[in-house]
Amino acid sequence: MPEGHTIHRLAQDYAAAFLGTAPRVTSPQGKFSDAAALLDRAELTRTEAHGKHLFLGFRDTGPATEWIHIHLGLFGKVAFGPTPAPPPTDTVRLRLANPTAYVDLRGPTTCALVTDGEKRAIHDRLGPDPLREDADPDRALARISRSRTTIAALLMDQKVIAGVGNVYRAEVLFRHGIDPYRAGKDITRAEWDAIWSDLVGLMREGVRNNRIDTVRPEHTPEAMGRPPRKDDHGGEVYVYRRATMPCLVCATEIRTADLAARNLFWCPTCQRS
DNA sequence: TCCTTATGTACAA
DNA sequence: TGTACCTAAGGAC
Repeated sequence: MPEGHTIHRLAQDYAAAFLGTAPRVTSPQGKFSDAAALLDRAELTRTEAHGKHLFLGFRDTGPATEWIHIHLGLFGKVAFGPTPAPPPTDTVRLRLANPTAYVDLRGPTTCALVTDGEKRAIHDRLGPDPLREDADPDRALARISRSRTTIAALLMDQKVIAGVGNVYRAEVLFRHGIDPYRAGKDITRAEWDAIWSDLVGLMREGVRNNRIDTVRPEHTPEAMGRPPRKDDHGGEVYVYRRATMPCLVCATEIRTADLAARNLFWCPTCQRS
């Protein structure tokens, strides 16, 4: 399940396994069959991620690259494996297979063939991505600092900042002691600069480790003299899905609430300002 | 076996 | 604001 770090990691992993090869492209589930037939045995020449959007570029020696645009949504999953590929189950939307590896995509919100122009339009409606070299954090701040919307909602708005999801949103606000209900316009430049650079660091580590870890070494259960624990989403976090559990820093009960149809988590003691 | 839940987004009203 | 969409895992029965 995906936030931006997952998608950037997938761009790397698709490249490692298939770049420069001309894989078999199939859609056992059927919804992508026509496009799969067009790309079957075409060379994968580029992979790219922007926020939660993944692009697989084929055949860019010709007039234009043909791109598969993938968005995992809430349920999408990708599974890599070595040859021989097992028979695909009937939910596999897209399978790539070459002589050494295969990869299956299941349950994506989007899996579509797009042109260079359509791809550019997708980039244009996304905000800066902390994981991209071309990102300009001031573009995000410009929107945030004139908005009365809560910072918690703004961080989830992909037009404002691309790639942050419900976990990084909750965790970065905790790490900076910011009340999630504060209006965007009340976030200072110093606060935003700190949030942005923290996201860059956290998300890069997320790409490396393929999971989200946000707990500083001094607050790990071991360092605090508490029994070790394991969050069921893979990484170690301060507040995400820890409602009613004691805050790792101050032991206050972590709170949860609905915000724009998503679960928000925060510590009412550590996040007062 | 059924129900709930999930790291997401788009569109209708 | 509510609902639809896509899948799989875990828990309740």
